Amino acid sequence: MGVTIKDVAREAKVSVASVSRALNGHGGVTAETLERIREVAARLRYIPHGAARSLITRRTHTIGALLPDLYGEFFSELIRGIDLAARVHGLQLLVSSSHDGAAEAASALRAMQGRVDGLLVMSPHADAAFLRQNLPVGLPTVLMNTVLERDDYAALSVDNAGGARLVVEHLLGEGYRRIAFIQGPVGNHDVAEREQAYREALAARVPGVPPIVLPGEFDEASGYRAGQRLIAMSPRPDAVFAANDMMAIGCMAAIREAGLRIPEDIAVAGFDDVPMARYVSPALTTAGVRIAELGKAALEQLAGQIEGDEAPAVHMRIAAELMVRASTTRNQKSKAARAD
Amino acid sequence: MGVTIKDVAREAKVSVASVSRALNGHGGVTAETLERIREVAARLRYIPHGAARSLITRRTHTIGALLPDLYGEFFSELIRGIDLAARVHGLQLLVSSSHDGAAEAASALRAMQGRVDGLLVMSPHADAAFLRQNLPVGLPTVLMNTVLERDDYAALSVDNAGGARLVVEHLLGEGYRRIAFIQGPVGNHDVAEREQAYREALAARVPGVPPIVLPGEFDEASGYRAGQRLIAMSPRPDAVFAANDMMAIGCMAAIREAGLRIPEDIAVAGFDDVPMARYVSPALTTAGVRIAELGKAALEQLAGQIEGDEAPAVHMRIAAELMVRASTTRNQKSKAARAD
DNA sequence: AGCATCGATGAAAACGTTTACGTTGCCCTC
DNA sequence: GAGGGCAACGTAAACGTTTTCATCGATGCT
Repeated sequence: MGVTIKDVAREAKVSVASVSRALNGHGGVTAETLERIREVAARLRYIPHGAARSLITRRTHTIGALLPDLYGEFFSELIRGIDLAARVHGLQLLVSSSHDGAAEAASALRAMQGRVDGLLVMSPHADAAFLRQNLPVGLPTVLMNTVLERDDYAALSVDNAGGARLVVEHLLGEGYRRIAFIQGPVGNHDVAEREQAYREALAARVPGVPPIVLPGEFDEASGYRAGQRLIAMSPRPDAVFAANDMMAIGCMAAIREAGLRIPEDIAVAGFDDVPMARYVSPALTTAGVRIAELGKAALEQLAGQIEGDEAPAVHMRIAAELMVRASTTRNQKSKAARAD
Repeated sequence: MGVTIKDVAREAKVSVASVSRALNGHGGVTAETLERIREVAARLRYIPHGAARSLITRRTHTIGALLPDLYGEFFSELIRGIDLAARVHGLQLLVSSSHDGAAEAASALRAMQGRVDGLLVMSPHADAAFLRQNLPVGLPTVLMNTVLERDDYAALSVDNAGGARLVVEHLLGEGYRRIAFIQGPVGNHDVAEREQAYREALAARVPGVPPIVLPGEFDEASGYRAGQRLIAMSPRPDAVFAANDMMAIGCMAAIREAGLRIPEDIAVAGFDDVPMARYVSPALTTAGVRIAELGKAALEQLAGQIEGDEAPAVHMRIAAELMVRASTTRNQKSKAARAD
């Protein structure tokens, strides 16, 4: 079908080796033959076959990203950060996502063998056994937000505990005491870290007050339901910390519909700092991580492993920062509480 | 470095051909040899080399997506739609984006040769000459939101004109007359279509009223600036239609800060129906396209071209639907204007 | 018993490149 | 003028697969 290097060679009356040298600028060809080869290649619309090239070169200039999902702001930002950094390093991006089973994730991972120079893995299935089984040996790999804490691979994750601590301490600082927590999907590692930090912060700062934990599913609807349950409690919590922003927003809707005021009656805080958090009213206090930075840092780490073949196996945590907004500030002293 | 099919063959004391047959389930191997090969392959952690395989197979099970950018809700949704559909067809996704120059886009496109079975192209640089020059001949391709109207390639686009018409006619129906339009980046094809439809709808329905057009850059800040300019005009426009939602949101901020009310003093409408549009207050009227549907439809079309090698060269427009919300409804009759 | 058939297996070609190595012809130097 | 050096170019191997074809033994049939 396509036109190959042989066609160009035949048409330009040289060997395939010369065509390769000419087109890759390796020198060793006269100016006039180079020109002739260029002309023929352009005329024939010759485009080198990437698979064939990388078979011999052992370089694909591509990195694979194994993600659990592509939905929502988090992955959008993550991919953007990865892509931006990849572009700097001249790398392309092979993404694979939405695999709900471990088997599917495994086959996606295996399908990347030979097509990528390195791997960015973020998957709930990525435990030690899974990786040992499906990760090509010797392939540079960086893990993101994984449960794994061994030193076999480089790993980057968001500082869930630190962020959650910031939120809880802020709420306590504002005078709230009965602080509820809305969980995310069961088994989610980020959620577990956030919840544990919430419990620990509470135990450390207000030892007498028991934690209040409600289930959630990361989506707005489950936040709404949690909000309804929360309102019905007695004594009613005076603040709620949702494991992500979308649930916090759902929760706010439930609180408002019950005729209660935010933050006077109940304060609401989230996690992630999605763009929308600034726009809801009142604006949502949340712990944000520059997700794009996470993606960028992960790719830089991977690129380092690929280029210089050092395997430093860094473990790094991306810090979360607290964005204080109107949803948790009783008094108007906060600068985030602008005229709404 | 890695373990190849030869290693497995040697270890299992068979030929590479038998290993290939066994592992691909092509039959022609005894049950016991099959089992032995499987065992060896698992023990050696053999993973087939994708590039080598697709070199001979002429199938990569991968489609390439050339996108202008990855930032924001639009691309997030688009990729999600593509990815979801790709998964159904067993295809992986090689994305390339953020190429600001035509040269960069070209090299990205060429780098995909031999690594993909088909191409999804959405690029401002993708004019006829560009495609003829850089598109591998015979590679299935679907264009998205492109200026191209020739029948050479299949093409899908959002119905910008239809959506813009819906918005303008809705505003006119609500009694607004001096309707301003905020543009997007110059040269953007979508924006051009929206603006033209705006002008045409105005000319058709209220022939005397001149169009009012302000520059914009698709981001919130430029919407804010446009809002400030708009407020200072006399006579002041009583409605504004921004070429996308983020600018509309920026514009709303400017209007509010000037002490004017939305929609009583100035109505605001956008385009895209980003998730945030429902959450700003007042909620934003906008023309939405199910972007994920666009991505899905594009991939389905491409998959059709790849599997059955028919090249129907369909041209299809994804309809936009009007989401009427509080930002344009003077009276409370709209169901979207819930208690805020 | 002889012959055709069939299933399992191996040898080798092919896919489209890059690159190590040879070969050629030229120029320069002694 | 012979030899050496060098630049340009060609030959062929290599990358890791799949697949066609040939081989071989065993089996079934007459």
